[in-house]
Amino acid sequence: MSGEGTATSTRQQRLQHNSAERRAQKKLDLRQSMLGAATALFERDGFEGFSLRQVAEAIGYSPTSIYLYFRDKEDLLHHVALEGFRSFGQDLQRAADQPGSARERLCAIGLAYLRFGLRRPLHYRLMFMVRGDWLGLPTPSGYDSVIDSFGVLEQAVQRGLDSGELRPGDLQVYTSLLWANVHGLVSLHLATPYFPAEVLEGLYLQHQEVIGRNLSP
Amino acid sequence: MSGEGTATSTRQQRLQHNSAERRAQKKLDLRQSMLGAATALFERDGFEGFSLRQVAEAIGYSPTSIYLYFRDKEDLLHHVALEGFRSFGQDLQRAADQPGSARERLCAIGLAYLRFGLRRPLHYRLMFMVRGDWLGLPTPSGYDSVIDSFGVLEQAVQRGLDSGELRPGDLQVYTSLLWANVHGLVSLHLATPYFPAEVLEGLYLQHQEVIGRNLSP
DNA sequence: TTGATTTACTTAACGCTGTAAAGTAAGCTG
DNA sequence: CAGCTTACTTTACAGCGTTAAGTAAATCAA
Repeated sequence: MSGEGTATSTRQQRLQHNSAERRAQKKLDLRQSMLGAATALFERDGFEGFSLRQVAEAIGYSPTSIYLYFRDKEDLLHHVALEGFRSFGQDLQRAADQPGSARERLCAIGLAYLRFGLRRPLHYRLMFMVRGDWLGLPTPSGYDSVIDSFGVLEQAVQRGLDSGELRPGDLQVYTSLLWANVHGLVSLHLATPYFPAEVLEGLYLQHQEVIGRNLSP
Repeated sequence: MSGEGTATSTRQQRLQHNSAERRAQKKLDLRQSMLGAATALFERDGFEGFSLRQVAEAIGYSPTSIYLYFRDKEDLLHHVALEGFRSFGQDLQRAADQPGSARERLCAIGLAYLRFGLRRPLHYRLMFMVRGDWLGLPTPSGYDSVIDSFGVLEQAVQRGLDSGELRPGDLQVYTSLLWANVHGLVSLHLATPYFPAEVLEGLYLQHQEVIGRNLSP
């Protein structure tokens, strides 16, 4: 009515474009809501109790609708874990960026590691005990900020070696020693009746002391 | 016919007794066969793939017959794990009984620990990663030979402290340090793509070296 | 504006799971 | 020989992940 041919055409195109964008956004929103419900239910029920049908019920959709947004149950849980890896990596990175001596930084990284395990036990179990194999998968698109957590520790060790604050030795050996120690503590705490939460940090600090005496030149 | 009253009576009693014994033995046999099938299937399929109905099928009984011999699936798997704990405890005890210095013995115990994890990965996962809470349960009757594995390590540390071979320090700290380290290595190997089997023993020995330098007086 | 097509989702169904309750056949007992 | 116990099976239920078929609404071409 109030526009010639070509103008009407472009307006129509723009409308179509906006409509498509709105639809795409709605899809993203729904996907995010599925992921949110999945995360909440996972944090309540853990890996064993986690159920696709309950996730669907929580968001008011049919069970099979989830398959339109995630490959399967495994894929959905994988994305739940990815949020954990992001948060975990940030915690470690923050500790690594703290000022102080190399040993202090390494100790702080381990402490951040341990506290993550205590704060989010179900996530930790999923990420490093039950489905640690996901660490071998390429990071899906949209999760680029997931930090290579092992790399953070490794770099902190490397810095200590470079600056001479750590006794010369194999980078991999030092890194794996620190990692195995803190993961051992956390996972034994989470999986067994040993090492209750109250003693865990104290135990860790004393371990650091024993190990650290030796890492010093 | 060929015996007076009292003799016949005792014979009958003996027959009844034998019959009851045979029945009791048959029950034990069947229970053992269930446990055997369960162990075999568990070692094939692991914790996640383990199914009561498949155990029943393997021994040619109906699914519900298992409930006549075990409380439920959890109870059956618990007894599968108990066999693992027995074997694990023996391995550790053997290493602890080896002659040598305290540090050598401690190193040998850890090596036995690590090799158990490599030799029976599914059992290790069940015992220490997935259902480590069973360690807090009282040992069921018939499994008295299950050795307190943590105690074996603890005693070896104590011996080293007593003899002056280890630098004076807290028993619990030393013990938990060694345990957390080797469990960390094994469980990260089993659960993640890091620490493949080929490097695991080497890594462990180098960790022992670093830690041991410090445990020495 | 209308008819065809695509999109987004649901319903129905399959085969599997652990487990409780009811049924059954054999053996033992008085 | 009747009655009870033992040992096991059959049936059934509620839940699970997942596939395939069906449906209603939105979009598009004319």
